[in-house]
Amino acid sequence: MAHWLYKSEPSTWSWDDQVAAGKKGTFWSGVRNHSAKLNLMAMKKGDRGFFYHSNEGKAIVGIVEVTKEYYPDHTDPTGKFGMVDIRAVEPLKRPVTLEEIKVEPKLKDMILVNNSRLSVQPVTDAEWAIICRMGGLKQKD
DNA sequence: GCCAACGTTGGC
DNA sequence: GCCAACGTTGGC
Repeated sequence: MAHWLYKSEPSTWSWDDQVAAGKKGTFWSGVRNHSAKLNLMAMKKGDRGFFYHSNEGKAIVGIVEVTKEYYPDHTDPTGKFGMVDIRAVEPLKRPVTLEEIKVEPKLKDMILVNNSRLSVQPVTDAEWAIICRMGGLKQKD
């Protein structure tokens, strides 16, 4: 199963908001970037990803799961972009901060570190396992 | 089709 | 609040 990372500014849409959206989840709209779009299109129902707070907190705070695969984003006037639905699965026992990620040599190739502007990113299995451990979780798939 | 100018994102 | 990095736009 593939893994992903979703970035959001907490002032716009936070982990708490995602949790409040419930088990059914909610759409992840607003992607207006082709690299991010390709990632969204590659997602399968049940794929899990990290939920990252940018700007404020700058940390991975929880795990989410895709509940609906790629479909058109009605908020996009051009009709070029789409979105998926995601739901909150569980919080990390302990947030994993950007600072910690940068310090860990095994995570230095993460897109989060090298291309911080990409809002939806793939995460490798190795990176997934390391961050789950750092976050105080047994490894999940 | 190139590239300069501009807007946005996000770390610091 | 600043500014670097990146993507997009638009003139040529």
